[in-house]
Amino acid sequence: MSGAAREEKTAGGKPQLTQQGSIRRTSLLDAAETVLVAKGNANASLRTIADAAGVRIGHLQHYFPTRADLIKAVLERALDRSLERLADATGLRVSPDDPADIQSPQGRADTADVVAVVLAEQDDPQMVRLYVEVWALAARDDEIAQVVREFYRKYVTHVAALVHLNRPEWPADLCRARAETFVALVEGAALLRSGIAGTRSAAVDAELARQAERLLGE
Amino acid sequence: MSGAAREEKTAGGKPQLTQQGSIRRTSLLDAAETVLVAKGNANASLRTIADAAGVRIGHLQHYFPTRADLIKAVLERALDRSLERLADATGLRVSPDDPADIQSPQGRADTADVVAVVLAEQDDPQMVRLYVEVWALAARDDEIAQVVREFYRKYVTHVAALVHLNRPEWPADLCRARAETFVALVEGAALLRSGIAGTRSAAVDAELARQAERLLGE
DNA sequence: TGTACATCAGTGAACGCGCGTTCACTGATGTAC
DNA sequence: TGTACATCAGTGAACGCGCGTTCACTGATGTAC
Repeated sequence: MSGAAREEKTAGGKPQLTQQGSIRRTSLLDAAETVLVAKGNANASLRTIADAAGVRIGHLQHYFPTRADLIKAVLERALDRSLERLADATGLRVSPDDPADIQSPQGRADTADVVAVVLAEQDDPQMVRLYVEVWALAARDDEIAQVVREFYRKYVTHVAALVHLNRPEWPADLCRARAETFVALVEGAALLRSGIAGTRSAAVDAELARQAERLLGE
Repeated sequence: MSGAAREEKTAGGKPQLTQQGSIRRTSLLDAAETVLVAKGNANASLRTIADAAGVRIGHLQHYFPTRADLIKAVLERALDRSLERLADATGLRVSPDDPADIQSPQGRADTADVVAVVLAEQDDPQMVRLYVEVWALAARDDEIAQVVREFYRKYVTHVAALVHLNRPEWPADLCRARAETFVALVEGAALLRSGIAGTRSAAVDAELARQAERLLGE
């Protein structure tokens, strides 16, 4: 562990993390995410999370001064991961602001594949639970809401880029409207396919995929 | 207040309600719903609800022995109301089990109107918050989940009946798949239009409505 | 019509519990010279 | 290479608080005869 690995002192009063500390921070986030998904926000107490991580409760505060800090960090990381998965599925690198600013290393993405990947992600009930938790928190907490809206903004932009690739002749407005409609369909489908509001069925899944692909301009 | 108004003694040990008691029960549900929507499940304590209703906390228990009973009653009533509004919008009376068993007093319903009404319902942010709360609760509580799934089952059946009226030649499976896709789109749209995951825009709303109408067979 | 009784409506105090946060502390690691 | 010091990693006990639930109670209303 060389001294150069030490992070620079920043302006904020936050404690600096050693390499080991950074690993520990990650493992605390892992534990918190596991508990949050399994028990929901209401039952994910610091004690439960600390237990899951194998540390004392006071130690959590060393990395995350308040519970809100911890939960926010968990959600930010999880949403970032979702964006990464989407980018992997499309094979596109899109500027978070401009859907026309696309770098597409593997050429045109396969729309049907993308839809399949997005729907497959919902087959993990814990993933859907995490999303439902995110929505409920965002509905009450402004700081969380900001993070969530930023996530969906990037998500929609990325999908709009995909639509743009499928239908270069469409105006940007339509691409964005299609993308937003696609995201609405997919997020609603999560509820109806996960056991929360309904259960999956092959017939409905097929129709869902058909309509989702249509929205993307396929 | 005549004696005949008194309800019959049932098998269960529940206290019987006088006419006045039944009114009070309703007003407690009103207060609980208001607080639940405004503050979320986590912050809707019995004390807050009792305050809002202008009664002492112990009195709540006279009507709802546990907090879970109260919350469940609030959600059941709210979801029933949503189904009523849908039925008003379509003008149909549909058997909750069979989409083909339709009584349509006013003849064929106007699909565009139905879509407009459903989307307009989402313009009330508190309504969307209630739904998000419902989803989050259903994800953790089996009893609530049962109520929620039953609601969506009836909802989808009703929409399927509408599709069936629009496209009598379509097989029942397709009508149901279309209905379920429609409901997914609408519920997802609630998130993206309410400020939770995004904000409304006229352009996206127009596209959303177009696609929703298409799904209904228009 | 009057009285005794059962049930409903509503109060108010107290309970035990789990919560997030605070704080003083010890040991480990890295840094400066 | 060695020592003194600063910072990070992690502990453990205690705090005040709001929570849902319990319970004994009073007053109001309806019922039976």
